[in-house]
Amino acid sequence: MNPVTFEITHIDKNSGARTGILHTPHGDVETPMFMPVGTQATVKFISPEELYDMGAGVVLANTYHLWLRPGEEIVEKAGGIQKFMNYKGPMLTDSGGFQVFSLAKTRKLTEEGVEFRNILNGDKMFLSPEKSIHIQNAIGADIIMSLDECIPFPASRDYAEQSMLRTLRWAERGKQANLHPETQGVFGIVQGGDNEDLRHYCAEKLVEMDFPGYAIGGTSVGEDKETMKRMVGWSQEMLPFNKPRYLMGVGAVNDLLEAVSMNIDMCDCVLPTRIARHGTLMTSEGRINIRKAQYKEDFTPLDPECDCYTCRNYTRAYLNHLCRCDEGFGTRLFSIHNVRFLIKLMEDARQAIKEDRYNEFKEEKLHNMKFDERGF
RNA sequence: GGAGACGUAGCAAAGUGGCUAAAUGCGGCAGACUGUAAAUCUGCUCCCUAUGGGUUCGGUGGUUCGAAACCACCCGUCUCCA
Repeated sequence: MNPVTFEITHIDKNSGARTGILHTPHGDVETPMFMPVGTQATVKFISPEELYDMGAGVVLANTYHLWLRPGEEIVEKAGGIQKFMNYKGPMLTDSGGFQVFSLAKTRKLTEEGVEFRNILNGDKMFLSPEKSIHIQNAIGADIIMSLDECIPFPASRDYAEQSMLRTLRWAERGKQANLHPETQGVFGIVQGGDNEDLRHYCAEKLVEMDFPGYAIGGTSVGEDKETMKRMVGWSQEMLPFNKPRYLMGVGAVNDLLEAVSMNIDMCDCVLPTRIARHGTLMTSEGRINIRKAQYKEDFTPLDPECDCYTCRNYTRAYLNHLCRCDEGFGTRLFSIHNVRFLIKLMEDARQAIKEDRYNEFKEEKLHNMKFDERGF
C-alpha cells in the first residue's frame, strides 16, 4: 500500500485547474497548497502549533541541514521529525539537491554522489542518493525526495543533459534504497534545464519508475518568468494526470497563481519567511516594505482582507515601529502574516476552482497586486 | 578659585600639514530576496543647474605654496582638586 496517494476532487470547467486531496500517514491535505519551509526543523519564528492552526498542511524540512545538525539519528530517536518538532501534520524533506546548487562552491559532484563540505566545521561529507534516502528514512517525513542536481540557469544543453541523466540514475537508486516504503513515499524530480526534449525525457523515465508523486525542479534559480513557465509546462506534459505534482521552490504570488493554472498541486518556498524577516510583507494590494516612512502613522491593519493573527491585532504603524526597532516580535508577526497569506491565497484558489471561476480569481488577484501583464 | 582634557557631517567616532567632501559604526532613504550557510545583502545619505562646481571640521584672526590638522585670542563642554 502506497503511503502517499492523491485524489482529484474537482476540475475547473473553464481553466482546467484542479483541486485534490493528498493522503499521507499524518493526515489528508487539500491541494493546490503552499508548503512553508522549515529547513532546520523549524519555520523560522513560527511555532509548529501555530503553523498547524493556520492551515499549513505540509511543512518542509531539509536533509542536508538535519544531517549536519543535530544528526538524523537524533531525530530518529525522538520518534521522527513530527514528534521531534511537535508538528501534527504531514511533512516533507528535501533531499539535499538544492544544496548541490546553493552550496556549489564547496561541493564536488560525481556519479556516486555529492561530496559536500560541512558548513558548520568544514568536514568532508558524502551524500549519495541512497544515503540521502536513508537519512530521510531516519528523519521520517511522509514525503521524501530523491536526490537530484538542481542546475543553475543558464546552463548549456550538454550539461543539462548529462546532469538530468545522472539525476534519473539517482532517482532509480534512491527509489530502491527506501527502507520505509510503507510509511514514506519518494517523489522523483524532473530536471533538464531549459530544454523541451530533456524535460520530456526526464519526466517519461521517472513515470516508468512509478513514483507516488512527481516534482519539478531547477526552477526559480534566476531565470525569467517566461522561461520558468516553459520549463514547468514541458515538465508536466508527460506526467500522469492523477498523480500529485510538486513545483519546487516557488512562492511568489504570481508564480503560485500561474502554477495552479498549470495543474501544479504543491509548492514550497522560503520566500514568505525570508522576505518577512527583511520587512517585506505580502498584501492583497501587492508587496509592501513595512519599514517605510509612509507607514509610520498608518493606524490601519496591515491587510484588511487577511485573517491572520497579525492583521487581526496590530496596525501598520505598530509593525513599522517593531521593524525599525529590529524587535523579534515584529519578525514573528511578519512571518506569521506572510505564511498565512500564501496559505489563504491557496485556500481561496481552491474555492474558486470548485466554483469554476479560477481564471477570474487569478486575473483579479494579479490586477489587485499590481503584477504586470507578463505575470508568471 | 586651581589643574587638565576636548569641541569633526543627524548622532557616535577616526583623522594632527597636501593622497580629505573627510574612514568606520549607528540613524535615515531606496532596492533585492523563490526546494534557507540570509533576523541577510546592495546602493545612496553637506549643497547645486551635477563624469562638473560650491561651501565645510566651535568662532575670529594668523603662519604656510597649501590648514580639520600649526599659532593667538574668543566662545562652549567635560573631568579632577579646592
